[in-house]
Amino acid sequence: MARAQTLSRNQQIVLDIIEKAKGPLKAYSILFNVQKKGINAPQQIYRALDKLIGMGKIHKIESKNAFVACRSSDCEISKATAFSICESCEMVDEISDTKLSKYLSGFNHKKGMKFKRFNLEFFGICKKCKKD
Amino acid sequence: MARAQTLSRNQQIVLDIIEKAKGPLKAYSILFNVQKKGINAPQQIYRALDKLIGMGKIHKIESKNAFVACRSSDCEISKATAFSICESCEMVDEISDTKLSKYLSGFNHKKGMKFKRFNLEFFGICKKCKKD
DNA sequence: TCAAATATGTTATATTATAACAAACGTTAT
DNA sequence: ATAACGTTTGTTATAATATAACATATTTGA
Ligand SMILES: [Zn+2]
Ligand SMILES: [Zn+2]
Ligand SMILES: [Zn+2]
Ligand SMILES: [Zn+2]
Repeated sequence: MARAQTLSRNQQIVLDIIEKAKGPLKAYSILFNVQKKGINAPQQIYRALDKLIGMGKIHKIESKNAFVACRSSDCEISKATAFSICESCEMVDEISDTKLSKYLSGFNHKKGMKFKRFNLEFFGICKKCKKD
Repeated sequence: MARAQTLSRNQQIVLDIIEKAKGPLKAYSILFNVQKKGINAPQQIYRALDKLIGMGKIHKIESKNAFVACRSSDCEISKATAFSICESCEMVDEISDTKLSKYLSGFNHKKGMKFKRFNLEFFGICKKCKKD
């Protein structure tokens, strides 16, 4: 049974770093940031990342091979994720839109496939970057 | 100006392999498949892949780091992609659903971001795998 | 308390992707 | 034709991302 709340030492360290970050973090950049805390090997990072993803604490931005903290509180199991990604500054924002989520969760493929999960990534230029 | 139709030698070789494949192909698997045709280096594959993606001839399945041929005919510029992915057999099917595409193309973020492009990946177990 | 499950540490290696540079090729304008 | 330009190719090297495998330690719960 998956422990819903308690995080192990390494999981907590990795989560802390991701939560403090302003944008998505890459695995090796996390690694470099925690070497002072005694974590030395990629495995340790990837193991923590896997568990945190499983718990819905973080999400992987597939198009960037990077990780962000979940801000949605209601996506404990991350089976319906949507992100807004700025192609200029790399900012990532988790989209929490009930209508969108319902629409996509109810979408079923003509070919008879029933979906369990989806991930949606929107790309554009964010407000901040547009001004420059 | 991007040549809309003519493919270079390597681009054609890579596209042929991807189109003949039943499922998504990985870059290095493409490479191993074309070494008999005189292509020896990853760069040659990745360059062709980049161009083919730019032309909308193929798409990258971000969650798998793999490539599929476009079957939609109408996505010359691939700015609105959606896929159905079986978590058991790895089958990938491009979803071509006008309503879905319109819904998502019209979706705009509360925070004032105007989207230029999206990629949606649905996951589940396909019909064929369910029978087993 | 003791077995099972989970987490850690560590070394090595696999997989995916890009950098950098030189040479060849295809177009088009003179 | 030929010079100039952009695109494609070939090639070597290396960077970045991710997993395998194995030994040990810690936590959990019957
Ligand atoms: Zn979330
Ligand atoms: Zn931006
Ligand atoms: Zn397509
Ligand atoms: Zn299947």
